[in-house]
Amino acid sequence: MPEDICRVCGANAEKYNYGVISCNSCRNFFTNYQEEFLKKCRELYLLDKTRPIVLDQDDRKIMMKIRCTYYGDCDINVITRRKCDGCRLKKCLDVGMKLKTKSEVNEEDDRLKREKNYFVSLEMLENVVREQDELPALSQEILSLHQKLMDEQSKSSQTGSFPSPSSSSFGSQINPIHPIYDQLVGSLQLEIPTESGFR
Amino acid sequence: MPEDICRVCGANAEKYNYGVISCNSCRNFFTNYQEEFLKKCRELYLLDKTRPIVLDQDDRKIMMKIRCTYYGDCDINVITRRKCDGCRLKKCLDVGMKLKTKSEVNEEDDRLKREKNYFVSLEMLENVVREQDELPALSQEILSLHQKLMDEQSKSSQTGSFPSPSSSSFGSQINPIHPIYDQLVGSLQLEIPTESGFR
DNA sequence: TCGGTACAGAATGTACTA
DNA sequence: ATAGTACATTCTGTACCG
Ligand SMILES: [Zn+2]
Ligand SMILES: [Zn+2]
Ligand SMILES: [Zn+2]
Ligand SMILES: [Zn+2]
Repeated sequence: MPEDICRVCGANAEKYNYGVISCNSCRNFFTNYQEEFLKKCRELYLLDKTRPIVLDQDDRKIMMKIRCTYYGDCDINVITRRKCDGCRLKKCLDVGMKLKTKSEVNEEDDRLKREKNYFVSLEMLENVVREQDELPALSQEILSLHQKLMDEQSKSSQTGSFPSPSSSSFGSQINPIHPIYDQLVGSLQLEIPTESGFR
Repeated sequence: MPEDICRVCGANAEKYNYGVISCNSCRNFFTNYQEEFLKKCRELYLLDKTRPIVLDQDDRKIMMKIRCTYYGDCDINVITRRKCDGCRLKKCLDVGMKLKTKSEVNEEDDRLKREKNYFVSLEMLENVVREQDELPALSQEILSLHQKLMDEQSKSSQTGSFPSPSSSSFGSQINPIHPIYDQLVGSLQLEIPTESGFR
């Protein structure tokens, strides 16, 4: 049994997971993101030409989670691996971890393209993670906006009323969606599909 | 009801906790450290002139937890507060949070001083946290040593045998305790009590 | 009013299954 | 040999009690 080290965090490792020698914790981490985050993220980035992108509370949580809050170049080792999900996930991708279900994902994407005229590519999603160090710093405005939106939504979810953009305190001034969205994903260039939405 | 913000993380806050206007999450965070960490840490720093300081697995975990793995000056806000326990705890102390049970702690310290000739001061413990930015960076050697010690101990705890310094792979070369201990606490000056151990 | 405590949910990592 | 799953543990934050 060859003793080796995890290519992500440096812990002891023996096996290949998702194509890379890695420890169980990093495997699990990647699994969770594959299942939860990437799936969620895919929904998030699905573009419907006719509808605006609406971020709900969960979406915003995820956006905040996948983004490094330092400088996008956090060292990942056995101690620090828990500190920054963004950089850990980035490193997973950088060392070559591949989604096993990539084909399945693409199949689903195809279905969505056909049925809903949505457009998304997995590479686009991965870029969000890979370009951590190009994201702008979390400004005070973003934080305030984020918290305000979260508060509003949790209050309205208690009362059971769904928050419409107009009922939001931001409704009249600014679009409650796009400022925070743009800032959070930073340099990601969203490609709006033209016409049929395929390429 | 005065709406205010948590002096630690900036979240909405209404009450004083441990002497500082703070949110519930920061209160809970501080409570946990008061209960678990500071107590544990107090044991850790108790100095017995006759016995060497022995760090077990739990102790090492705590040492790693209270230490910033960045530069000791992490910004703490509602998003980042979970990233760095060391800097969050430091900020709690910096904004003035006080242990409510300080007198009880001191009473216990007094008892230990009398009964066991131990020496410890709460201020000393707080300094460990406060001086985050003076701690040396986590070197590769420290990480390797840390992981090796953790592995050794978990193996030996499986077999049920208590690891003696001589059975350690480091036993013959270096003291398995003090190198990592010194590096982890960094600039903390341990004051070995002279004679009766009081001052 | 606020500290203590209990609980719920999320995140992490390990063990087991196939 | 490795992906999926279940479980245990820890961490975080909220609700309630006194
Ligand atoms: Zn790893
Ligand atoms: Zn990072
Ligand atoms: Zn706070
Ligand atoms: Zn820090």
